[in-house]
Amino acid sequence: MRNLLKDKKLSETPFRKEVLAIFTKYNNAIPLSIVEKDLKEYNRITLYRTIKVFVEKGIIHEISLSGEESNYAICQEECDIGSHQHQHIHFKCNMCGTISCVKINKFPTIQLPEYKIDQLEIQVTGLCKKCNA
Amino acid sequence: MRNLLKDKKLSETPFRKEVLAIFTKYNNAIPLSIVEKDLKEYNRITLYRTIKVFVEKGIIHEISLSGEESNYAICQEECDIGSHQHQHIHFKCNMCGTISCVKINKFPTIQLPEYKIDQLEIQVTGLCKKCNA
DNA sequence: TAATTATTTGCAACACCGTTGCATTAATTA
DNA sequence: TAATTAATGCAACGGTGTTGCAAATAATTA
Repeated sequence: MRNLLKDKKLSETPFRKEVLAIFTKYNNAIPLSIVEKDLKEYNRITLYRTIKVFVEKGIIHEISLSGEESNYAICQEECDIGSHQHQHIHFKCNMCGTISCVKINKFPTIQLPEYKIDQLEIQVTGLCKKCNA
Repeated sequence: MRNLLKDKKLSETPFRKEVLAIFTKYNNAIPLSIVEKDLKEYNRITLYRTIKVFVEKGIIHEISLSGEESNYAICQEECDIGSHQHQHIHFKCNMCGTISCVKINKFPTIQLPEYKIDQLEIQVTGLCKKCNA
């Protein structure tokens, strides 16, 4: 397992390792509130700064759904500083509330004449595997 | 022009009409800060409550993009209480910053075996018509 | 390994955002 | 127009996220 902190040229502090471990542990996107619950004790301000720098460095990415608090998930390899490229969609289950990044085979493209398309983000709500079973 | 407030069974107060007029005036999605700037004088709390009830009744819908403050735009006919159906994508121009709802002809579908898909929201960033010209 | 430098952390303080309870005022209904 | 229902404004509050600065920690260099 690669050392994300070193890779991204961030100092390896106990706190950052701890936060990173939490994001790694979950397979889904999680809101700050869950990170906070998993940390035994922590400093609000440091946590905010940690999240911020993780997003900037492309370690995690933010998922904003309408009416939801922001969620964060570990980035795939293709993410880099300042530019998050997703070959996945963001899925919110209406039953269990889980938000996850789901890889799909053929990522749709759209036609927008006269526009120039940079990034495309797809957010889907419905029932996840588990809840649909 | 139809009377949205009456249609949605909301009392027609001067303030609500004023806010609605602002949303109607703009063709794009706008953040609260613009609504506030356009109102000569207003009460914060009433504005929040107005926005909230407009969203609930399907008069406007919220557009959340990562790292952006929320934007709001008038709903199309197909929107209804509690369920916002969009046959449009949300486009953010990286140059002028404008956020708009853009109608597209063939709205993409995606294949997610084992999942049940309810709603699909597409957010695109790039250059808008104007800035791409 | 020790000394130096660069970075991170925690505190205090603050601004902003959005909400709630309640009394007052305005809009709707009869 | 009177009675009823709903919206508004005030006071107050909790949550969120930020900044400046001093102390502590990590990285770097010798």
